[in-house]
Amino acid sequence: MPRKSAQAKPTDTECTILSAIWARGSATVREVFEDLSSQREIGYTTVLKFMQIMTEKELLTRDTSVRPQVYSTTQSEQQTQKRLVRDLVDRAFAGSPGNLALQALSLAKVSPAELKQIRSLLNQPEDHK
Amino acid sequence: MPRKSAQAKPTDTECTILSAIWARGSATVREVFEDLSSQREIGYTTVLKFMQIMTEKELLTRDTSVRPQVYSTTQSEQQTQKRLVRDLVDRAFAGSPGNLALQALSLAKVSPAELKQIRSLLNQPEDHK
DNA sequence: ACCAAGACACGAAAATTTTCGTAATTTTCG
DNA sequence: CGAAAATTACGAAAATTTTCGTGTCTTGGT
Repeated sequence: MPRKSAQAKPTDTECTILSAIWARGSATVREVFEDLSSQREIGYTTVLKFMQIMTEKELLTRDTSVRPQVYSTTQSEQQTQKRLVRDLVDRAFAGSPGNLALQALSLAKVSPAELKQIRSLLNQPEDHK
Repeated sequence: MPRKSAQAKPTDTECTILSAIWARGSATVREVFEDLSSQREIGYTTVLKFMQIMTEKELLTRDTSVRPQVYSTTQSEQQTQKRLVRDLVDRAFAGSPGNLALQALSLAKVSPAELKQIRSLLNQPEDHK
């Protein structure tokens, strides 16, 4: 059977939900709901439904042995972020990740710790993939 | 009348179209159609319709005095990219642009010229906005 | 001037994403 | 135990994005 060709990128709201779960490690519907609520108007069952659908899509898994159920992501934060970045680079940065990085860095407030990481990344001869 | 509160981010396909126009400076429907066609299956009138809608949304303007009509973007490439980056940072990078930059840089093939730009950006004490 | 080819306008359907009401189930606790 | 509160399942509508067919208009060539 044909596996999902290239794995679809999560939608906007799905990304927001993934973020909330990343920040907590794992989370209940209510916890995610409260996080999203603080950003914008949204109903509890809307969030619930999203998380159910995301579970079907295998973006999330849940532990049904506990109440309330606890959800976790199936893909690592980095993996997902990488996919999102690649998509954006291809779609709006003419395939140039450096240009995206540049835009991100000129966006202001990059913490000193991050700057350090970036510098060290730049200084190694690297050839990752 | 209420102006669009925060300006919606262009949709995925819209971004692809904007990219095609950026690369050319300005473009006709046929030119954009050919660019998109090389990436994926899509109909000519689909592209046309998109560009008409984008014109309504004021993402594009067109010169109707020439045939075929020539379309240009209303927002600069950088402006739009900045909005896209900001959105992604907020949505999936916990508000940390440095982290996004890091992911982009570890994505491989960043040209030497870009590296140079990035280094010089990092070395100035700056505080842009 | 005429006709074929290309360009454009328009409307609407298809597909996807987002929304939530309602009902059923489970848990809490008085 | 029983009732209220919280949680979950389900179905479907609303909103948005993507798709294109069809018909009209313009242009280039003979």
